[in-house]
Amino acid sequence: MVELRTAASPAAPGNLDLVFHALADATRRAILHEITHGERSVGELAQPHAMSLAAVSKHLDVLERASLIQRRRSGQHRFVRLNPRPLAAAQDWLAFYRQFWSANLDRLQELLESPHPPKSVASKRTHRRTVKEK
Amino acid sequence: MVELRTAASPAAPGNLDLVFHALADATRRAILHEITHGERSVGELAQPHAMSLAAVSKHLDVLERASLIQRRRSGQHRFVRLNPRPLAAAQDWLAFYRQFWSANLDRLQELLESPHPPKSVASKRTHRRTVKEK
DNA sequence: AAAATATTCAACCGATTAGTTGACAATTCG
DNA sequence: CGAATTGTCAACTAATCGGTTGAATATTTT
Repeated sequence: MVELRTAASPAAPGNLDLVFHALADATRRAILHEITHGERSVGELAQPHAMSLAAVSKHLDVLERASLIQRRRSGQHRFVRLNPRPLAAAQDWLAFYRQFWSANLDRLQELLESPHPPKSVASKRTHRRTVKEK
Repeated sequence: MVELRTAASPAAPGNLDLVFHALADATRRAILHEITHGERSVGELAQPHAMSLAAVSKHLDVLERASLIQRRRSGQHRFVRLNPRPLAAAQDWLAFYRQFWSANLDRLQELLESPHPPKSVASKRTHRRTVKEK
């Protein structure tokens, strides 16, 4: 399921729920970090963590539901590989808030010149922003 | 483990846990988005969401525990203000993974713009693997 | 002072979470 | 073949989650 998201839409809501939930656990974040160095077997991933293999397997379930990893079988091993794309969605969502912690972005002016009505925030305005990072 | 701690912040050790957990709910993300336009009372924040005021108040508890908002009392209202700093920590954590998805996204974009359907994108190996096989 | 308004608190509920243990399945090795 | 090795599945548990309702607490208004 290749879902392509535009940076303008902070939506893709179900996905962000899953992704942020997957990231809200230190063990899972550690696993993600470990597999940035390449595929790892489940046993290798479990070793540094003080829990059963089954527990790690369930963490992998969570990561897989969020499409953050893929598992493939090779012999008696299951190899786990990183799929970083959903992280881009998460960062896209967060990038919107960058203007609020970094004061001298040009986005801030755009925000300040727009009126802020008491309500009607719910409309998904496409804040078309091409984030130019350093 | 990228557990960064701001010196002046009374941030708890499990900071990223709390922040990502807070973000893993669409209602809370919507609340954060709404208060980017300025302070809002709890009632104002609750109105667009089909749930009780108490439920929204609990969502605010979660956001406050993650230090993503501050509440202040003014008369009979409680005003809710965004505190974006923890989002910077979250984005810092995610930024590390940028190197892993940028290449993929570029390639995906290429494939989607090409007249031929993408083939075997899943097997593309875009980052080095240090597989230690036996 | 009494009533209305705004929000939280407390208790409760069903669903989900993160972990366990033990049985099972698939693969490899002697 | 039989026995390890590797990982998942199934069932169970305690804790947490996201929601409800109703009472309690401030504050403002009448």
